[in-house]
Amino acid sequence: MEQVGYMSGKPGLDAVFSALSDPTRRAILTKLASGEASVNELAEPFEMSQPAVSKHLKVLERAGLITRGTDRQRRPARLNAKPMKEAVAWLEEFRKFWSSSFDQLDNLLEELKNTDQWE
Amino acid sequence: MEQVGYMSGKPGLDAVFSALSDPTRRAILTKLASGEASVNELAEPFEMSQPAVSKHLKVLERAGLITRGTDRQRRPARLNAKPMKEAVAWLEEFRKFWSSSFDQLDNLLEELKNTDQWE
DNA sequence: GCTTGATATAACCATTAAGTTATGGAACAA
DNA sequence: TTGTTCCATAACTTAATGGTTATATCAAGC
Repeated sequence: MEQVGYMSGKPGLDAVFSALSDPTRRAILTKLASGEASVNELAEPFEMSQPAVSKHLKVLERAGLITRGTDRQRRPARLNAKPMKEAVAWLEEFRKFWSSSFDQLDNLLEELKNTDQWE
Repeated sequence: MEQVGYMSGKPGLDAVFSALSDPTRRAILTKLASGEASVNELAEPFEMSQPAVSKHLKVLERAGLITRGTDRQRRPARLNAKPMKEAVAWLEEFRKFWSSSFDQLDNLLEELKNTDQWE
């Protein structure tokens, strides 16, 4: 068991990608990109109850993508994009890895092209 | 209803982010980055049954991240990173809207945006 | 103290997800 | 033909998601 090195236990990454997989949550993040907002402000554009939005906010909070403040009886949500960096970093790592295997393929093709065994 | 412009119906994006939210599937993609592989080859490193891996492959296929071939009785999976471009595009769009305190994320995204490895 | 407004929590429901074991079927190998 | 290998599918279990309504909490204003 263990499978160390293959199954990277990256719960943060799981949570971030998972949070981003819902259109409502992406819309919430987009809205928050232009400034903090209260639950009701966030709920208003959606055909959705306030508790539903509160749940989405909790998901985003667990993923670290937002933080909650306190302003009188409001709990404004504020963006925190740092965790997205993890996601972008994974994509970047992946691209590099893929790209390098492409390079290998390129080399192989280069060899094949320059060999004379075809003639 | 409709909520045009706010709730963008982007099922592809949903599927891609959702597919990436599972560590097993990310590991599978990483493995496939170095070349196509059969179901059993993919299943071997995991403590997981073959049907479970088949299910993961189906999820990846629905997201468009892999394609399946046929080679004798094998059904090799092959990477297709194009849909990841959607994800990168969303992140890039998001960064534009925000642009503040995104610090070095800018650089990473810049790299990701300008690469053609996704197609 | 009472009411109102903003949010959280509880209880519930339906759907999907992720795993299992068991079975089926197609393609090879003998 | 008879296995054997590779994979898919079915049926099932358990748990998580995403939504609802109803209720609780808690600060603010009267």
